[in-house]
Amino acid sequence: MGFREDPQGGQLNTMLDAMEVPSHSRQLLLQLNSQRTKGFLCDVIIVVQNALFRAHKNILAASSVYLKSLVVHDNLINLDHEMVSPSIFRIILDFIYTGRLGDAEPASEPLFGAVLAAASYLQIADLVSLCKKKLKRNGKYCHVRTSGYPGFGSLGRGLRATTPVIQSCFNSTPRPVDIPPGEPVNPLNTHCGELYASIAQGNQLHQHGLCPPERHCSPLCGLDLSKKSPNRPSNQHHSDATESREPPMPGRPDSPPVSASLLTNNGSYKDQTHGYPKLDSSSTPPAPHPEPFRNSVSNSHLRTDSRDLMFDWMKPEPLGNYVDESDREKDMDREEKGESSPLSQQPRYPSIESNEPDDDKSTSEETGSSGDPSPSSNLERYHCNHLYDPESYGDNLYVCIPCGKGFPSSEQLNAHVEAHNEEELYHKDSMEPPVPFLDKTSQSLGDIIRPYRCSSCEKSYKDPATLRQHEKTHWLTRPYPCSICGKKFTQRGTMTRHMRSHLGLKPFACDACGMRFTRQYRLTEHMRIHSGEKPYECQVCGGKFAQQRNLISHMKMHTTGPDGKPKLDFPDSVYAMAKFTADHLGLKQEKAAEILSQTSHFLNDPKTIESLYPLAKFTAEQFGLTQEKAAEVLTQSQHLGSDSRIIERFSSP
DNA sequence: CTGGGGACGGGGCCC
DNA sequence: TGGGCCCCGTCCCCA
Repeated sequence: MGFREDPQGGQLNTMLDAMEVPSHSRQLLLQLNSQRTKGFLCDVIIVVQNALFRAHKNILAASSVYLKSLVVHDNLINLDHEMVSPSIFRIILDFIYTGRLGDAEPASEPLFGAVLAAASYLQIADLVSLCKKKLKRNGKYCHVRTSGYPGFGSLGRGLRATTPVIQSCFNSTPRPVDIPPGEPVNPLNTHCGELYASIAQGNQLHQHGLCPPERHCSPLCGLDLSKKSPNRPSNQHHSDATESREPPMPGRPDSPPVSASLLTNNGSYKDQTHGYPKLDSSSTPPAPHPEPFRNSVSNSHLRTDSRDLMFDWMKPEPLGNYVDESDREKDMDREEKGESSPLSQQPRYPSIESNEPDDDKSTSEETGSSGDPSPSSNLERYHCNHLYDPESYGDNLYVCIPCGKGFPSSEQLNAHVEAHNEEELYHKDSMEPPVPFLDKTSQSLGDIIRPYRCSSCEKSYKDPATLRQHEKTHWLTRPYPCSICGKKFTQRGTMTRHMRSHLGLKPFACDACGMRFTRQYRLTEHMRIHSGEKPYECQVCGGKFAQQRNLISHMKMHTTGPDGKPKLDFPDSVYAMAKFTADHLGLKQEKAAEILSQTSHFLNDPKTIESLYPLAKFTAEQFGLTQEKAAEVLTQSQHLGSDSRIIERFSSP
């Protein structure tokens, strides 16, 4: 491996030679490789054509000068697939993490040539030397050029990569052509180090069937970041294996030409996510609602594995390096099933103090010095015993402020903080379970409809789960960090959506122009361009817009003068009502005014209840409220006063 | 050059 | 957990 560039390499080599535990480096490498295969602490994604590999920046940087230069600046790096194919890179990655080139058979020369060329490209000197040695041993070595080997870009016969081929786990998936029929592909070995995805840059090429439909694999590998484009008929599958290339997508002039492909790059993402092999359209007719995982009965055991792996990657893991990975995985599996586990009885974090309270409650209770198992007392102990003192933490420089616990990495701190926040919330809940707001003296209809009030702000919610979700927005540390860039989110869904943008996954495709979107809502919005529909009309000037947000920005023109101060284009009555509506619904007054301005023509005759019916109906539609709620808003506005008859009238459609 | 509109990306957050 | 909507911001085009 490429440690030789280290300026202190000589000194380091001396230290390594004098290693007191000879197996240390081997154990370290085994651990790292194990972590890689599980995606654990991986901090970089390498995109090779349409395959994604996860790895550790440090390892790549230590092994390859070229990769080092890439990973310094990015968490997501692209490799030129003309220089290194996914299958070759898989071999190289295996080499980096194992120091082995696999079990070669006599007929491996083309493969070694391809690996040699790619290793040269990636500047992995040791691997270059190893390939040359193997080629020379077989008398085949001559100066290899990148295009000189027929086997280049393919996994050659006779070499078994320890990084398995992910699509092999599905019986229905076409076998990669670069794996000879006789070559066993161990599906159980499938791991999370390799993903396949649609890459935004347009290089989602599917060459020789190497890459399976995304839906096949991305769920296996941690996050199901794919979505189905719901409004694209499934009969548009590009099932013809010989289908010729498609033109670049509009707006993507840089899309590379499509090589011979089993799948097309411009097929709706849904096409690739349905989980149907595209080898023979006649034998595998598309189903109306295909569910690739559920309908693959023969692979049920694999699905279980894949879910484990998904969890393994998703969950910010507390790190206990001394815990065997496989045991830990089983442990997490048990946790998923709600079972107690042997491991959960052990401290998961390396303690920095002998009396370190552990996150694990049972352990805390067993070891707690106070003898008081109550969560609150544990928290107090945290505060009492762990005042921040950097020197006392040694290498654990990442310190959780609330409890003072130190961790050696930000990832471990993040994992801890999430548990911490959950724990505190739990404790808070246990002391103050969210109870509906039931103060009869000042109870309004709003309190009845939204009885769960946030203790930190004035917002209220219909159910405790939503309140709980909202309360996370008040936490100092957001509990869901992006594993690629580290950005933190208050909701897991937001984080996974964010991840899609990293990976360029745009599952929602426009039938008309091929444009792709990360969200269904965007596609719906976009489709109005093609339909010409402009449902958002400015009640001030009559301008129409296809997108609501553009109407909003347009309204700013009406509401804001050149000096930036508010401009009164609305009737005063609308403003008064808008203020109430904004206060009541948590909207900005401007937004409320904008919507109410569209209802203002209903205000001509506010004296009769019947005339208010369409107003309430409209308001309900606009705000997504029930008509009762809309009526409540209207009746409480300054203009109308409270009138129970109105609420009564609107309580039934 | 500037303002306005069209289109879109990303994050927040409620349901 | 995902959908849907809101908000902010950006880029591009055009008058």
